[in-house]
Amino acid sequence: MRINKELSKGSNALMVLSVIARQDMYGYQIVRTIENASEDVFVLNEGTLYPILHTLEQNGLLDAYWCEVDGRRRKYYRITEKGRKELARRRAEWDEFSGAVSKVLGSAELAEG
Amino acid sequence: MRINKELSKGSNALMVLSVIARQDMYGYQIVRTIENASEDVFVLNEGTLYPILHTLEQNGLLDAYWCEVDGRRRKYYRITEKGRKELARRRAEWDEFSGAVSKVLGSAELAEG
DNA sequence: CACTATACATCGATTGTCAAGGTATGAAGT
DNA sequence: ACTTCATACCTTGACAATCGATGTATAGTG
Repeated sequence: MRINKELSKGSNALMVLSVIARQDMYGYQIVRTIENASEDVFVLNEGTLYPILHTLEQNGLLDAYWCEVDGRRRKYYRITEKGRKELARRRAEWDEFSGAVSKVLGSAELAEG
Repeated sequence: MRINKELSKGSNALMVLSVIARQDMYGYQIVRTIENASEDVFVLNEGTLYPILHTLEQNGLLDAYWCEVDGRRRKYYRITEKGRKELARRRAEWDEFSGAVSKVLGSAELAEG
């Protein structure tokens, strides 16, 4: 199913931070990782990804370093300690958010049936 | 917890449609209903709610009718058949979306631990 | 020689939401 | 009488996340 883009606003940065927490990654790899993990639901646009990475870096949640492999330059990102704390906070926020939506949808469903 | 507003983008219309599907409601009542059902996580701003209602009505997902009770005018909204179909579609979309986010976050968590 | 994949990046437009403001009635407190 | 709060509708300008398009560059494939 094609997901309404508006839904994923605000959760993309969380997913990016989350996959980088697992291991250092570069941009293109992040897109493929999220694409695979979500089973093709999320395929991040470059105009979405790079601003997210730059903002996370500017906020001190990520570090960046360059590597050259087979004539291709890659910018790897590493999560910081501050980033891990923020990730934990945003995960909790996501849980609360998705749980609250389920409550609203669920309460309506009960009354319908 | 205070939820990041960006997260709820795109899900507000779904929640509004969902509670109206249960019973006809007017604006102020919709805000209170979602507020209660979500346990104070979602308190819709009027600048958020009314544009949503007007758009849903324009798209034929809702009908509106006026009532006067105790000198207060209320604009009630009723879901249409088209609206019920669209609600089912958006519910499925929400399930797919939230499930996909969980997969991305969950796969990262496995590798961390 | 064109096309695809990899790999970085920026820019203008779109969209949902917010904060603030506007109009009005009824009830409660001072 | 006056203020404040709750109810009840609405609009407007600004903001922030995302998108689509575009740009640069290298490597491999047809």
